[in-house]
Amino acid sequence: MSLSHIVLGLLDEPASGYDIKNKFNRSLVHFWGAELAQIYPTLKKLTAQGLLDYREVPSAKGPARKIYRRTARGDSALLEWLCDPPSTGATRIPYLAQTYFLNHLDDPARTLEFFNGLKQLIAEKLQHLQQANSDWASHYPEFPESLSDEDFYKQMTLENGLAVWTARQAWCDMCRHRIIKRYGLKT
Amino acid sequence: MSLSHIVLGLLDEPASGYDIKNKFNRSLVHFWGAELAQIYPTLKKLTAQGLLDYREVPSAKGPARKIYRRTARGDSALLEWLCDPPSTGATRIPYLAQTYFLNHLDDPARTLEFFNGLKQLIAEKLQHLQQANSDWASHYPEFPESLSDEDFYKQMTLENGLAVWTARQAWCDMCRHRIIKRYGLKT
DNA sequence: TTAGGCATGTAAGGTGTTACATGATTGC
DNA sequence: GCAATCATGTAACACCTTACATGCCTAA
Repeated sequence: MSLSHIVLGLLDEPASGYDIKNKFNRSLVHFWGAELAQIYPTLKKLTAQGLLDYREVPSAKGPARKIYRRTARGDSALLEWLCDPPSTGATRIPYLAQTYFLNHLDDPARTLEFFNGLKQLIAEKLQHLQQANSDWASHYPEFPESLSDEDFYKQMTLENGLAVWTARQAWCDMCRHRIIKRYGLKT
Repeated sequence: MSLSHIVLGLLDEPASGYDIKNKFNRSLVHFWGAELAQIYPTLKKLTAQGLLDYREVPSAKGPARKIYRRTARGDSALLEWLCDPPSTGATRIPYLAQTYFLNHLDDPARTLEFFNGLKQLIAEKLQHLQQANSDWASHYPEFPESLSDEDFYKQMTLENGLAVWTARQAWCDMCRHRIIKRYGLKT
């Protein structure tokens, strides 16, 4: 039940469910995604558990915002989670599942198309990550040494995305070359 | 609903739910895990959809085995899935979620311990993958050129695991060194 | 006036995990 | 006799996705 913990962590400054969703989109989405339909019930549950509270604030545009904050008990719960040993979690990668059975396709050109499409997907992911990282770099003069303690760890998760997706890119190219060589294809 | 597709793919030769679970453990677990509690209902559902059928065979030890096979319609369903464009799926990586908030710990020695634990986890994953890959290599003289079409693609998924976990290992070491340098720690 | 961003939510359904229940056979 | 491996499954719960419902404000 890690979404609760992440929401807890995100509430360093008071924020609404909508704000939290934006934080996910901006800086967590490369290792954890969440929809509003999941965030709102989570905020409700954490409030019921006494780990959050909120006040309502009228919005400039649209309905009233519920601004949530961590309570003292919320702070402890967050600390406790951070003391848990690291876990790698379950992996489920659809494109590798398909790759595993690709021999059934029995059509090298089509198989290569699969990897060409994948190459494209990977390039897009990498572009987002590189954009985010250079935004960061342009904000700090002696990047990454001059990062604040807070940003130091957040930037590490970005670095992880960059490392992993770069490895996937190299792997995907290797697959393409092996297929081209094995079946004597062009481009 | 990819587990159904994977189960379908795994039934190149007739097998029981129990056999399928073993296949997951042996060669798919690094990109897709599945428990028996999920496999049995999936086999039932695929059979109801006419994509599988089965016969019962007495077991040497234990209750009768249900041996499943793909039907002709199962073959088509598998092919259709393989023609879907590649998808990277949702990512949820607990250790990165923790990393993102690690500044709250406010204790560099403890933080370093977190990454030491992670380094250990990663080393174990890599060891399994390397073992599996050298098993492959020892079976084939001119590895990987001499792989059969079937094994050619299966081995690629292993190669992916190796590439990705090696990148994670390098990242984890970078994190450890940055922390040691930043806070002036030893070991 | 209509589309889009802001802002809240619920409902239904799919996917996955943990725990439990049953029972045969083999080896210690 | 007991634990481990083989072999089947169900039930309860947790987690996540998709679609829907509501309503305000702003800019084209």
